[in-house]
Amino acid sequence: MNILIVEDNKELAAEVYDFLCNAGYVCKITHTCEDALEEVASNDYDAMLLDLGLPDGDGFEVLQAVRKTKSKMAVIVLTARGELDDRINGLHLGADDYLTKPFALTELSARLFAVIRRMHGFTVNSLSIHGFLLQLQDYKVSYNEVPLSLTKKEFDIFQYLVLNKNRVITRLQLTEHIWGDILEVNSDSNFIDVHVRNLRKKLDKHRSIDWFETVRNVGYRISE
Amino acid sequence: MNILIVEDNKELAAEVYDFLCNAGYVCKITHTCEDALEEVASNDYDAMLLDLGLPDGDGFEVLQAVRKTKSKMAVIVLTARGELDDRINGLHLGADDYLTKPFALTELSARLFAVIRRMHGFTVNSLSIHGFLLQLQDYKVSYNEVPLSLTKKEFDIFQYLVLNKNRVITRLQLTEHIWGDILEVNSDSNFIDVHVRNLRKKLDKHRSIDWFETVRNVGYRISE
DNA sequence: CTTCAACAATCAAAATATTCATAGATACAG
DNA sequence: CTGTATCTATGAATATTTTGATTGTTGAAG
Repeated sequence: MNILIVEDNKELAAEVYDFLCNAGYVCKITHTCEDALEEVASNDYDAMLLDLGLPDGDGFEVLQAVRKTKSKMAVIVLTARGELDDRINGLHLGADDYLTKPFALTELSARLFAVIRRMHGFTVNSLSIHGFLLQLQDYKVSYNEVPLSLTKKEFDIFQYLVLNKNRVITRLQLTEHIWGDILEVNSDSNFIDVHVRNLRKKLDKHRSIDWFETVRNVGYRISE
Repeated sequence: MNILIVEDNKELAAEVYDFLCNAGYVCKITHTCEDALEEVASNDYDAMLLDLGLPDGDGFEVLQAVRKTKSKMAVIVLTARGELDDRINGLHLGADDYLTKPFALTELSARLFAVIRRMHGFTVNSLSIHGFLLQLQDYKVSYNEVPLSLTKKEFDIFQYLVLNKNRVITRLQLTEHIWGDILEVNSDSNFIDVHVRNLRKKLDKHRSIDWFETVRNVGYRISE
């Protein structure tokens, strides 16, 4: 999974870079339109994160150029700019999604995943960590080729934590992500804890536990 | 729940009118900008469905005028027009949602519901049919004041069928609406049937069945 | 070093959802 | 009319999710 990050703010670019690398993507940063166009021409990226306000031109130019090559690359526009007009133009020109700065990295991760998935069917179809392989298509997990059976919720939680590995994910984030809008902030329950517990129990048989931490007062984290 | 339909195509207007009336809304049709403005000034509507191409002016004028009165009315623009530019302007001026013609009436129903809900909290908070009262906030159902306990899925199915009463809803529609994107077209199962069955059993104690039909080869329908 | 309060883990029970196998109903061909 | 294929209903088994009560942990205040 190759991602091109086109963003002149180096701090932000680096932050996104780290995050996406951690999430298992192979990333490359460019800071200008020119470099971006060159990268796109010479390499085969699955997705591009495109800032609009670049020093040597408007990001839209890059977007247009990319679309002309009828490449299957997904493009997510990252914009701090004035809002809707840009959005429209962008969608018109073929951006697949938008994120307005500032954005949460987990949000970026989710959008990126969705967009790539939409793009070429199922390119991101598995995640692996510490010997476990998650096949996202069919909700299967295995540990060194040996399948183990997780329930859907357990799988969802595992996947989300792996997708955001090295980051602490709060119970609220998990709830929102996995249960969607369903429940009216019913967070007086401990069902997350219970699912996590059951998940851990199943993973534990296959030696794990130390990289699947509970962060007190915050949530859970799976580290690489 | 009062809805103003502003649409010069009388056939379409009538169709939408019928549908929304069936869905429990109180509706009124106007065919021109002028009438629309008059209606809006003299009555208190919860939402307006606004066609853009009106004979005596652009629907946007109506939208602008409405927004100047800082009314809490939700506005959904119905447009057959050229697309994005209109959309932008519309969202800019304060439309709450858009539908491009042609659209499915069930889609309209869903958007309308969402928009009104967003607007003033929970205006559409209950549905009633044949003595049953569905309270959408807290997933409660009662039959002539006597509460009965449906599970979440049962409630969802009941609600969706009632929301689309007098129309046949296919199993696929139900699946997509209630399970969302969750399952990868897993329609080899009969879980809808089972839930419908259990739902019926619970409703049946309180005399019903005849207005809750199975439409062979298509799906289910609840009629008024 | 205790004690307390907040947080998390655990277990078992209850509620819910889903699957599966089978029976019933309906339409259509012959 | 009868047989057959297709669709739907049903009941029971199984799996999953959620709740609730209880116990263990941790960190801060005294």
